Amino acid sequence: MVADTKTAERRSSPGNRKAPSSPVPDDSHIARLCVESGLKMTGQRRVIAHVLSIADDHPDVEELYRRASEIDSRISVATVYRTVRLLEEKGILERRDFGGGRARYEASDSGNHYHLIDVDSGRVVEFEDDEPVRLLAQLAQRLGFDLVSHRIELFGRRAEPEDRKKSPPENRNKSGS
Amino acid sequence: MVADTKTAERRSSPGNRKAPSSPVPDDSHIARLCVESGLKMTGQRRVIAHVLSIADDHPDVEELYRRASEIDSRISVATVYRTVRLLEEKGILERRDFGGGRARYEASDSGNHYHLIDVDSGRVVEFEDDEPVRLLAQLAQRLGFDLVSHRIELFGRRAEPEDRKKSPPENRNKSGS
DNA sequence: TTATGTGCAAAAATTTTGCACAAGG
DNA sequence: CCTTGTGCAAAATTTTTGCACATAA
Repeated sequence: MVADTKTAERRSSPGNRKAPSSPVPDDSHIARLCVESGLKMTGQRRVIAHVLSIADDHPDVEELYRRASEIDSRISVATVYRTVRLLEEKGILERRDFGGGRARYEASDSGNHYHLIDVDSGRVVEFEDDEPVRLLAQLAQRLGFDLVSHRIELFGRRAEPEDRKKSPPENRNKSGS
Repeated sequence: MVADTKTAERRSSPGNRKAPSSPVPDDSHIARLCVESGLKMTGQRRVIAHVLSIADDHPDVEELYRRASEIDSRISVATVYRTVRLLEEKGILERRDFGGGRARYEASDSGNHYHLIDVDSGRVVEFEDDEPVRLLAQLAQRLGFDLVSHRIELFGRRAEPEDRKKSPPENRNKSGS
């Protein structure tokens, strides 16, 4: 099991609800896409859309909830769940599974990049390169399909300069997240 | 909600437990890999390994449990969960997420194949080709990682020879067998 | 014999929902 | 208005675990 066992403190503490304190732009990138998709832009959605727009990682629902709550505590986890599901259906968000039990999200239009997950630490490294996708698209084409999107997750382990390509990797000390 | 809402009948009915009726080979492909990984080959594991070896689809735990129980009812879901987790850690199995909430599994060495999901029908088409993975492995290597496994899911749409490239992708259709 | 594995049921953890109320267009 | 969204808490699902007993090596 990956060292992703954070015990996420339970929900928000009651009694400190507040309206948007930080300036939430009325038209974050994601928010714009929502409108285009014909969704009602409620205060909650605007905040969640904003949070998603400025995120440069792959937050899970609990994390999104935390970030959104920080801006406007009048948001519930249920809404976050409902929102990401909706946005995924609309094709605005993409769901990822990096292991660790929770679904994680990122904006769909973040380019042709791949996620390389360190199986020991759980850390996620991203990198770009059009070639692999180009190849895959070509193969799909050959089967009569136009590639619409893709989900590519690679699992790797830090390679040691010397001792390479010998005995199958066995136990390695897992480092923290 | 998609038609993936199979309500998996609850666990096994008590009172009809039986020992392996069908001939479970002592050395299915997966079983062999287990031994190589230094795992004890218990009766349960042998059955589960067998089931996995002959599966040509991507069963989830509940389904594996059903198939295994059919052969030897002295197996519990807990063991199936423990086993797939173990085999995944050993790199013998790979976990897939085709949407639908449950993790699905397939043998790791089923070749370098990809899953192309038809976004309109949800149908899954598989195809092989080593090149893309070779490329990705190379890129990972450059970042200092040995590629351990990968999960590549492509979403495509049947290409029509003429009428192509009009409206953007709309309806996303998850799940599929 | 002894470290491992397993069944069972209870517990966790994550996600979904029913319902009454709120709010966008 | 009236459809759509939301909070809350309860429910549903999927996965993990504690413990006493079983079993492979």
